[in-house]
Amino acid sequence: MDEEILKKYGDVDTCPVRNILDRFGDKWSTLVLLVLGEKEKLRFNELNKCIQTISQKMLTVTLKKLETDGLVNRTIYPHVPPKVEYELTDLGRSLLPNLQNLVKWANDNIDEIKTNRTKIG
Amino acid sequence: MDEEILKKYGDVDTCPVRNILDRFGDKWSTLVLLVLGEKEKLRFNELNKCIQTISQKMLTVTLKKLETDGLVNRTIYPHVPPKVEYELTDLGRSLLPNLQNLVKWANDNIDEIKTNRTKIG
DNA sequence: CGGTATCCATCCCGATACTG
DNA sequence: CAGTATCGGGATGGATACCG
Repeated sequence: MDEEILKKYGDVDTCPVRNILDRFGDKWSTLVLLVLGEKEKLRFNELNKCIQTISQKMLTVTLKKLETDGLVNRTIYPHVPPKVEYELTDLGRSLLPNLQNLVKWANDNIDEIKTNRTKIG
Repeated sequence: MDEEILKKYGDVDTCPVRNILDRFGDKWSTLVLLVLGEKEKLRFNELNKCIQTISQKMLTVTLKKLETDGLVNRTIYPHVPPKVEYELTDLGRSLLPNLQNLVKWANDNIDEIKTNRTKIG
């Protein structure tokens, strides 16, 4: 076997890629980051409406994870009714171009992929 | 609300990003693509060894999905014992740079993220 | 060697109800 | 408005045994 590859992707604990993938390989994280990248700041319910099918629960969970990782910043305005705004941190913004490249690739190639899927295995 | 964002990420069925994310937002797909990107061709058991903790089942399932999407090519050599080789298709190779950028970002920022995670919420 | 088939634990995530 | 708490179904994925 190729020792080089092993070192690069082998170990779950030390491999940054796998560490990151474990985090963003969920249903919503990437999408939330992309939507936040479209605006300076967004309120909770605005996010909820942008990502049509996300549940309130999953939006909360996802935002909390992203906040923990330092990718998203959360600001509470002590109003009644409460107002909470979310925005990308510098770290979050540094990730954004990579995700947007993925978006571009997806848009460019989705037709081909869909065609492939319909072919007989 | 921002209609533009809604159009871009709103609908599950028509949005390519979400379609793609649904596919690669699993535990193994991205990793398998990255490992395949390191070599011209790899046999089943070579892949299995590269990605230490993946089970035989999940490797099979993941490879089949990637093959269906047309990202990976599967070649059977009718030997005894059988020999099967996997390689990226042109489509698969076109995705690779995007994933490698993500790897680079992960390597560059994993320390900061890990530090963030240890901070008190 | 390169799978398949089956069983089973986990946990993701949606629905619903409730709160400050 | 922006959450939290709880429940439960279904998908995810690991372990094991078997097959061509």
